[in-house]
Amino acid sequence: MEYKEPNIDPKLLSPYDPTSTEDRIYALWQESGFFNPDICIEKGVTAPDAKPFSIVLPPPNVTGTLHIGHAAMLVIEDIMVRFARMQGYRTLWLPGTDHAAIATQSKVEKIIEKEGLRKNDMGREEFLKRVTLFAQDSHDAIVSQIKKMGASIDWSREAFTLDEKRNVAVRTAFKKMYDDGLIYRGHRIVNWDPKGQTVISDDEIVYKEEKTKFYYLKYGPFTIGTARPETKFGDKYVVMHPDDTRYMQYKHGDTIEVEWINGPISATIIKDESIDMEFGTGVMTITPWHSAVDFGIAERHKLDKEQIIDTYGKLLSIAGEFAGMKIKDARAKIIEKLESKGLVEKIEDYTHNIATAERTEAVIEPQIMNQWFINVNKPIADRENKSLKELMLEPVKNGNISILPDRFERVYYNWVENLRDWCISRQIWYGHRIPVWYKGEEIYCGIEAPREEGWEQDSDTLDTWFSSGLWTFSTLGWPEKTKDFETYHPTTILETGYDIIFFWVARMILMSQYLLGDIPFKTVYLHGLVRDAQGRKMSKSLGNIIDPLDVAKKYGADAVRMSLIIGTGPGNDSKMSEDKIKAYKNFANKLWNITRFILSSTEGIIPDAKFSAYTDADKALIVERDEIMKAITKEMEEYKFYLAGDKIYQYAWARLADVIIEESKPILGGEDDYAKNSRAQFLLDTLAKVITALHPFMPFVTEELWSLIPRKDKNLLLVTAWPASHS
RNA sequence: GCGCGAUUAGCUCAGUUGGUAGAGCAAUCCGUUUACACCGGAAAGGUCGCAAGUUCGAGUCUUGCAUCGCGCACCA
Repeated sequence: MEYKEPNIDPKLLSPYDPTSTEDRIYALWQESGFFNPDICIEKGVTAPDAKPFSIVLPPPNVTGTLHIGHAAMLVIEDIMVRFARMQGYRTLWLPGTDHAAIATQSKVEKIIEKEGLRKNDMGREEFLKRVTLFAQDSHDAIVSQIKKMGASIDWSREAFTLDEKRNVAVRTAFKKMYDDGLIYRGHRIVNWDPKGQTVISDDEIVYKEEKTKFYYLKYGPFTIGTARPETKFGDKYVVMHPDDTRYMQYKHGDTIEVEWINGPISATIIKDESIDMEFGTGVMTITPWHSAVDFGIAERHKLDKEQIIDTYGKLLSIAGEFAGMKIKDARAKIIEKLESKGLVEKIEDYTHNIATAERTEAVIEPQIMNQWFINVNKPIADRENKSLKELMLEPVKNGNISILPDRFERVYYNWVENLRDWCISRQIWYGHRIPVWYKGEEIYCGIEAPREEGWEQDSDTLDTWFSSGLWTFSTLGWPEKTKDFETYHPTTILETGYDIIFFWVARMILMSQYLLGDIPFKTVYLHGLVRDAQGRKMSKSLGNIIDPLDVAKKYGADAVRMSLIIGTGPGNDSKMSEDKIKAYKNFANKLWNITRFILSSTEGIIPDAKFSAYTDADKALIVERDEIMKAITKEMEEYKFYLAGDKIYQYAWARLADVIIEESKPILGGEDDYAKNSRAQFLLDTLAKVITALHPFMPFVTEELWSLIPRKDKNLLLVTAWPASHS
């Protein structure tokens, strides 16, 4: 018998090779323009009146490269986007990056430090040039990584939180809030980072456990407790609870003379209900300049406030002989002196949590400073006199925004309800300059700088989350009334990590509700952290970091995508291992071989969508397959990608390959032409459907296979219709 | 302190209004001249954290407890 060369692409004869395929496929997609919804409509693959589906990419910080958590985010979003596009929606996924003010600036500071440079010697302009270069490099690396992962994102609309358009949005938003009296400048107690030399918000604080000493000191007739004797120099108020029977003989406002660190002082008795009678002796002295709680007491009773510690963490002249010393060094010396004066009653071991700065890890020193704040409690006239807090709560409470998993809704309420005014000014150089100018006593806030001479702009920049809060609409052209804004806002879904629900999700709701009177998105899908195989956080020090690019190179991006999605429900952390990736690399090859078998054993048969002469056995297989497709569609629509992905994997491998194909061998090699034709049509049809349903999960290998299977239309799989109807 | 989550096979996890426990990976045994060894087949592996309750029936619902993890707050 004469050997006949199979009439299939020779590519299929060797195992699937992702590395030689993926870049080529991505280029093909980009050339097609189909990532851009306008082009989809122009070329007729999306109906002109199709419903929009829009999502913004949570902009990665330009502080370096993407980690595996970013990869997971890209995969989840790309699955949503590809699924929506295949279902016929007018689908927009909008990319961008975040300037991440403090994070990026401190990164560059560290780099130039190694070169022996300091930012203050370079000057603001020179330093910012350097940061911009660094940001550009990071940006380029990030963009290429996003492409490697296969993200079907519309590059023609790319944005940056610090570019010119976003700057206009920021200034516009600031001005409106300023004019409405929501943004104000005032002397408040703030979180000062002595290392970063800037104020940070409450959310940028990380509490760390510290073992220290607790000192009981004699203060006139009282014993006071403190962990921070170095702040006690100026303490001239002694506070106790009004109901504390132990101190009934002292009346609010009484003064007593006490011998203190640097000599006698006159102390005033203050009665305040915030005092915990159970704690220590129930008596304390206060340091309003360096404690938020003490500040509150001082405000209530209109007490004097005095600064003890400067912005570098050194004691001021009020400390007398200790002036100029660092807190750490001063503490022991002060206790020594107090002991010599017989004022120390006892010292206990003490464990408490201290506030540190998220970025610099420095211990926060509360300070009273003149900073810019957003008032979250003030009623807003053109928002039915609701406050920002109320505007943030409303859409989640009434269901206009739903959060997945829904338990995070309660976390959100709890946070918003306890929210204090948001400190938005930062003493760093990299970021949006505050659009306020000063001339003597005059203040001017405007979108543009004042024309006249002699005005000087505020030197502070804005909290990076101020610009991120505008992201869902600043990226669509706001404040201009663009077509994009009208079409795609509010966005369909926001997909991000649960760790930034407060930083970002809440701020977007705030900004959108206030500036637009509308929600920024309808659904929030929160993903968890990607951990290592043992469930540990990935970190440099543990050496357990999995670089998405490395593993994508080794096993293919499709395999990495599958391993990031299977077993990962919303809100839960997931575990990642190379073994898991390897399993899905094998699956890509399995698909490859399934295709090879079906094509080579159905030679000469043209797939016919209208074919109906199926055998009863094949009819049953069709029913089974279509039910699975329907179930998968339902799970996709419920955002249960981990279930849908696994289901299609199971069907392709355990059912189609292991059972149906094996059973088909005798039929296809047999004499019964009726059964043969029927089975061949079934296999070709099922192959196409499986590949299509897998496309959101494994876009590269499926697109490649799509190009190899015989069919009439020549469209990319990217824009091919989803193989099951809406559930 | 307040709140949340997890606890199912060695590992990672499913288990959709309660109806006799599932998958992948790993490990074991068998199998290699036509789709695939990046494979196939077989067998093995669980008193579903513990205790009580509701029920004809609980991995699933209720309560309590334990362990692990997380978030928020923080007191001098």
